[in-house]
Amino acid sequence: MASADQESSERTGIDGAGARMRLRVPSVAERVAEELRYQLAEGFLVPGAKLTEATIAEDLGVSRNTVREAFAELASERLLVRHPNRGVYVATLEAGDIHDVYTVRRAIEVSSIRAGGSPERIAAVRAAVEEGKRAAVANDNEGLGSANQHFHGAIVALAESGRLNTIMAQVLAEMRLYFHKATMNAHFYSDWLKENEQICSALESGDLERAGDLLLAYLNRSEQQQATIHGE
Amino acid sequence: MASADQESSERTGIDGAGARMRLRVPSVAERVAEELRYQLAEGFLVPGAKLTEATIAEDLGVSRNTVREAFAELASERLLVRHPNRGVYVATLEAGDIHDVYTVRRAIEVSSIRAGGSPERIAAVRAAVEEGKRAAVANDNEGLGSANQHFHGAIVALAESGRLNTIMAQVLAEMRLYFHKATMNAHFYSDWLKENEQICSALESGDLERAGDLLLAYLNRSEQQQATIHGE
DNA sequence: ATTACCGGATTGTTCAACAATCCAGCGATC
DNA sequence: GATCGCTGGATTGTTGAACAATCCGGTAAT
Repeated sequence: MASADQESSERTGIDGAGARMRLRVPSVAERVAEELRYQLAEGFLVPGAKLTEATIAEDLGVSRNTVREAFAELASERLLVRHPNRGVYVATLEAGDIHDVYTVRRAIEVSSIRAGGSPERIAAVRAAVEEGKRAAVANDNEGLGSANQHFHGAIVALAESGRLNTIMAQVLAEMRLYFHKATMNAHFYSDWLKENEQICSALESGDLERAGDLLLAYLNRSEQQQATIHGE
Repeated sequence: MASADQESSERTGIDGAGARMRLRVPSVAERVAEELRYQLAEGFLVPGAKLTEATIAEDLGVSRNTVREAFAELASERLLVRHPNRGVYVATLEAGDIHDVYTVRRAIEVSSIRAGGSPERIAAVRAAVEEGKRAAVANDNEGLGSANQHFHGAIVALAESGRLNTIMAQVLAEMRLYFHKATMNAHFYSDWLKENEQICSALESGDLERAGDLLLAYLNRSEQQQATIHGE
C-alpha cells in the first residue's frame, strides 16, 4: 500500500490456458528496501538512528553492495540521509520541514480535489472515509491512521497522475516516519473523522470549490497542530 | 542549475584564517550521474536508447557497480527506466505522460504563485523574464529555452519549499529530455515571452489571483501544443 | 586548554567471479 | 510453412574480497 505504484502494472492473474503468467519477482535490493521501509514505518528504526552497511548486510544475509543500492533508493525518497564518508541515518525533522511537507501536500491535494475525478475514484475516497469510521468504532487506533492516509491518497488519485501518486506516496511515507503513533492519540483523530466526511460529501455533490476549501483548511490546521507538537 | 539542490547547502568560501574549508567533492557515482544527465539534456542520448552497463563503465573509466548506482539515481528521477534483466533505457514518452507531467506542473506552479513570495524571490522571477528578453534580441534559441525553465523554476521557488524545488527540477529535466530543441522553434517561443511578462507583472503588483489564472491558462495551452506535436 | 598526531572503524570504489535471465538463431516436429 | 523447444552467447543481478579515502576518538605534546 505504501510502496510506489508506478511500475506495478504487471498482471497478477493466471491466463486462460492454465500456464502461469510471469510473476514479477522483486530484486534483492528491492526487497531490502522494502524491509527497511517496513521497519521505518513501524517505528523500529527511529529518526536519527545510524544504519551501518555491514551490519544490515549481515542481518539480512545479503551483500554490502546490495544494501548500498537499497540505501540509495531510500535516500532518494528522503527516508534516509547520506552523510558522505560518515554513514546513512534515518531522516530527522529539521525546523521548517513540517511547513515544507505541508506545502507539498497543499499543492497536490488541493489541486487534485479541485479538478474532481471519475465516479470510481470518488468512490475510493468514500471507501476510505468508511474505513475510518469502522476503525473508529472498533477503537483501532492503528487502523485509523492508515485510513486517513488512504483518504488523502485517494484524493490525489483523483487526478489520475502516476507522478502525483508516487510523490504523494513518498510524502505519506515521510509522515509515517516523523509523526509516529506515539505523537497521535485518539483525541487527535476524532477531529478529522467527520471532517473527512464533509470533504467527501462536498466532493460527491460536485461542490469542488467547497471541498477544496475544506481540505485546505484541514491541512493548515493540521500543520499548526504538528508544529506545536514538534516543539515550537 | 538543473541538478537537485537539497543538500547543496555547503559553503563554498574560504574561512578568515586562510585554512581551506572542506569543499564538498562529489562522489564518483554522482559525477557519472551528472555526466549522463548532461548527455540526456543535450540530446546526445535520445529517448529509447539502451545503456549497457559495461560499455558506459568502460567509456567513463569507472566500475560497473558505480554505473549501476548512477543508473538507480537517474531511474528514480524518471530519466531512465529499468527493465529487469533486460537493461536500462532512456525514458520514452508514453501516451498520457504529457498530461501527467502538466498535471504536476499545474499543481505545484499554480499553488506556488498563488501563495506569493518574498521580494527577493519575486525579483528572481523578474530576472528570468529579462533573461528571456535578452536571449530573444540576441536570437539565442538555446538561451530562450533555459530562460523559460528558469522562469518556471523561479515561480516554484516562491514557495520556499526544498521538496517542491527538487520535484520541479526533476520535471524540468524530464521536459528537457522529451521536448528537445528540435521540437521547438523560434515561432514557438514568441508567445510566452510577453505572457511571462504579464504573469510577472501581475505577481509584482500583488494580483496573485490574476497571476495564477494566467499561469494556469499558459500551462493548459502549452499542454495542448505539446500534445499536438507529439502525435495524436 | 589547545593542538597535533595516530589507530581503528566505516565508507567509497574497484575487481573478478558466478548465477539468473533474456534473446536470437536453429533445427525438429506437425 | 508455422510453431515449438532447445541451445549458446550476451547482459544483468548479486556476491565476496580487497584496497584507498575518510572520519572519529583518544592520546600525547606543546
